Formats: sequence, C-alpha cells, structure tokens
Amino acid sequence: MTVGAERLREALRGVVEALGLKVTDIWLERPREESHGDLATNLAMKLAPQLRRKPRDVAQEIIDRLALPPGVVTRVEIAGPGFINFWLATGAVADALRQVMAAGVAWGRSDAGGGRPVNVEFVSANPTGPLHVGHARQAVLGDALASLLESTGWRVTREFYYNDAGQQIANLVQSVQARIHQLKGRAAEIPAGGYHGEYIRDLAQGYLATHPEDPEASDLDAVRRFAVSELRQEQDRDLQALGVKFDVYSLETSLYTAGEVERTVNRLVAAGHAYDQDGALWLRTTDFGDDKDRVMRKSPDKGGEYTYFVPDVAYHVTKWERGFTRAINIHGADHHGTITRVRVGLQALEMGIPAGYPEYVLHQMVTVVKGGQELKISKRAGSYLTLRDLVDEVGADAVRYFFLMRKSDSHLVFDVDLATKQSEENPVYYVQYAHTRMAGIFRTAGLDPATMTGAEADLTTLREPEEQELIKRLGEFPGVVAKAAETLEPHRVVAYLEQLATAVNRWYHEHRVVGAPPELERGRLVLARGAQMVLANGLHLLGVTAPERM
RNA sequence: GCGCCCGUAGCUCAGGUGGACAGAGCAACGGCCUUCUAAGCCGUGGGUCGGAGGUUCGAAUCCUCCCGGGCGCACCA
Repeated sequence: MTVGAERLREALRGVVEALGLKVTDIWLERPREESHGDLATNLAMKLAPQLRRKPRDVAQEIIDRLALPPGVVTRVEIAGPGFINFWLATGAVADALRQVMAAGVAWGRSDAGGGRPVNVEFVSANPTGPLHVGHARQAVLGDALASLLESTGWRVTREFYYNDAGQQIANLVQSVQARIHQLKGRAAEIPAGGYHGEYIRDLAQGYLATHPEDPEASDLDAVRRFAVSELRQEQDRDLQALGVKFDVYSLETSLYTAGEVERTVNRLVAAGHAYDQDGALWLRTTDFGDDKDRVMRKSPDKGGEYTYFVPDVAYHVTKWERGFTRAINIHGADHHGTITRVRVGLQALEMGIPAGYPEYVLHQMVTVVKGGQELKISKRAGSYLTLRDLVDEVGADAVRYFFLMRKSDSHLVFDVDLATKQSEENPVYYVQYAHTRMAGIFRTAGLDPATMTGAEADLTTLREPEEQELIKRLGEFPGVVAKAAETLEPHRVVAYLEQLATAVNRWYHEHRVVGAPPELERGRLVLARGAQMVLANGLHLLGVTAPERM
C-alpha cells in the first residue's frame, strides 16, 4: 500500500465506471522520476483505444471527473504521452506515518492467506553427509518464504523430507563399513558411488565406540541407524546455527512402513493408468502430458523395487491428506525434471488434487569463490564447503542476507572474502547500520522507543523532503511484503530494505532529531521510531537480526 | 536432439504480467566528521539491456530465430 494510493485508486475506478468502461486493474504507482509526482497512472493511455480518442484528451476528462477526497492531492498534471501525475498533500503523508505507528510490529502484515494452511518443504537433504552451501541457499530461501507467507495470513508448516531409503543410503552404509574395516587394519574399498569425506571416518569411529558388540560392523542395519541418526543430528545443528527450524520432519522409510507407498500404487492401478510391460509396472503418465511413461516398479531382474518416483507421489498424497490444500516445494534447479512426474502422478490418482499441485520454487546453483578461486562442491570427493563452514566464517546474518539478495533462478556467486569482510563493502551492514542509528537516537534522547505511539506529536511538522520521502517509503512496506509473498520472491524485500536504509541514512545525515525545536523533535522521534520498526520488521522477515549497536 | 533457467555498467546483480531519459551495490575518481556511531552522506565517469527480425503509439520487458553459459532428459536417487 503506497501512501494515498487506495483512496486515489477508488476515485479513478469511479471515473472508469462513470464512463461506462471496464478496466480490471488500475496501474497506480510511484514514478521512478521524482519530478513526475508521488503517484502516476497510465489509465488514460489504457482507455484511449476503447474511446478512440487521444490519450491526453482522455486524461483531461478523467481529471475533470475525478472526485477526490479533500486534503489528499495537492496537484495533478498530464505528462508525456498521457500519464496523469499526482502530488500528495503533507497531511496525507503524515497520515501514513500515523498508520505505521498504529500498526507497530504488525506493519507489513496483511491477510491474503485468510488463515489457510500451506506446507513449505525445503532443504530435504539426504542424510548422507553434512549440508553444503547449496542447501544453505535453500534453507534460507525456504525459511524466508515461509515467513513471508506467515506475514500475509497463511498458516505455514515448515517441512523437511528425508530420503532415508534407497541406493544412496546403501552407499553410505557401505562406505562407513569400509572405513570401519580399515580402522581394524583390514583392506577395504569405498564402493563405487560411495562417500569419501572425512566425516565417514568419524562415523566409523563413532560406531565402534558405541557398538562394542559389533566390532566387525556386520550388522548393516545398526550401522545405517547409527549413521543416519548422527548425520540428521548434525544437519539439524547446522540448520539451527543458521536460525532455520522445521515444524515437521517426514521420512521416506516411514512411507513404506506405514503402507503409503503400497497404497498409492494400488490407487494408481485402480484408477486404470497402470500397465505391465517387460516385467515392470508402468504408469501411463503420457495420459497427463508427460513426454514418456514412467516405471513404478522395476522388473524382477532389475531388483523389483519401486522407483523413487512412487514414494515421491505417495509423500505428496500425505501432504494433501493432511489438509494442505497448498504446498510449495523448494528445490535445486537440477530437480526440475521431477516436477512433471510428481504432478502427473497425483493427477493419475484422480482424487481431486489440482493440476498445479504442488507449487515449485527452483533455485540455481551456488558457486563459492574464495581468494578469487572457485571452490568445487563434491560431496563424494569429500572436499567441499559446508553450510557450517560458511556460517562459522561469515555469520548467520551475512549468509542469510547474501542468499536472499538474488532472485532464486539466478546463479549465485558467493564471494566468501566479501562476505567475510566486516566492512562497508558488505551490504548486510548497510541496512543493519541504519537500524542501529535509529536506536542510537533513542539512547541519546534517553527514551524507550517501545513507548512511542505516534500520538505524541503533530506529524505535519515533518515537512523536509527527506522526511516526506522516508515516510512514503515506510508506507510502501506492506505492499512490498504482499508482492514478495505472492510471487514467492524474498529478494524484493532485500531490495526494499536497501532503499529504505538509503532514505533513513539521508534523513539522518541531513537533520538532527535530538536538539531540534521541541515540537519538531517530537515529530522526528516518531519518525525515527517508525523507521526503526520497519527496518526491524523487514530484517526479521528475512531472519536477519536488527542490532541496537554495532 | 528435446525441455527448463540465465545472458543488463569493469565485477555481482535488480528492473521482466510493455510505459515517461535503463537502476543499485562494489570497484575508479573528487568532496564532507567540534553535533544522535563516517559500517555514513554528496558528486563524477561508466551500458549497442547477447545478436537479428516481428507485434505496438511505446519493447530490457511480449513472439520467432540464432549465439553463448548452466541444468535436466534411466527399470539412478
């Protein structure tokens, strides 16, 4: 919500109706160029073709018919090819600050979700090793998206899915077993497709220390339970270090033990979309737009197991049956091939799940650069930068901020040297510093900012251009949050915060708060509090701290 | 070969459901600290928006083709 925009939009809508025309959406935004006013609309240019008149003439008629509430707009002009530009009254701006203060920490919240449930699944790493920087991007992205959805009225469940069954786990177990044998002085090889990281050795030692009854590691199931449990705990600790928490952890193995996989296959067969060929059980996914049919159960000579596609579908059935009418999955872009398969599998069940279920947010890969050199990420080779390394080195705030700066479908170069610098080159500090400065004002004034309500001053005293600009920025915040949540693009909030911080720093630099004439000082204290609050609200949405001092 | 994503300033990236002269940060250069933290502020230079067509009053944005980079196309997960 931009300052004054709603009332103006209503007035414009009234004109359109009076003209007997239809426009679904009235574009009314803040122009990039300051000399184009506070708000501008292209409405006349949109209507001109329908009316078969020149855009500027239409603009004039709109202005003539416009019934504006008093005290909102001080000036209107027709510009360029037919834009209508509006300038807002100081009083309207002061009103906006009052609204910000009245809402407090709730400023930015809205209710598009209406309390409906949404499941946000992210990270979902296999428990075969520590989390790496790609997981870090996903963890931060998913957590921020979840927060954005919460802020816009959705009831969010953060969920982590473990692929703790299948070949990769078998490889893990054999790798650990091989290391145990080596520790015992016997020749053993890490199997093909196995894991070579140092952590495998740690797991081997850990197993021997806790399982004296099995010094030969012959109980593969015990090795599996131990290794998976240890790795899950480590992943959990690392995520906590990043400030990411989950509400629900789902295990692939439990889909099997609970019979969900079997049940899903039976349903697919019953729905009539399955067939046998070459000894395998296939799903005719081409009925639903897939480019080829998919195997659900391998032929006996290939092992006779279910392919990974079946538990994936079964898992999403459980999401649906748990009441999640909306589900969002965050995955690396290398998973985009699974999107069609999962959706098509759900369609083939014919149980009323919408075609676009679940939604996907894909993110591109992360390249880590340190000392001008790219660090290769290879879990199997064992040489890679973990999420934990990154957090230990640059701090959770910088990690989160860096990963949220860019839209998810852009490749991201994480410059460790830059993020490590505790200096002005590091952008996260810019926003945090603006917050710190606001906190500093209240320290100097000897006031508790939390007690400010907005009622303690005449806010029309805030007439300086930097003040008007800052208040307008504060007013934009809810609209930015709503848009970021709607488009599932947290980087919009980062961009907004940098603009807000710029407005804050400019104002702070130009005008003193403490020591200004009493009436003005009171007004400026309110503005300082408003700015501090919105900065904090925004940073918290991203999971970044808003420090009082730096 | 087919599909998806990306190609915007020296670097990293915004802007992309069409709109007013293309933006930010960093890097470069020049100013500003007896005052609420200079982790800041102000200013200067810097771009054929990968290329070519097309649609439009108007294209970085939409369509087609091409070039370049990434990823995916298994009875692997």
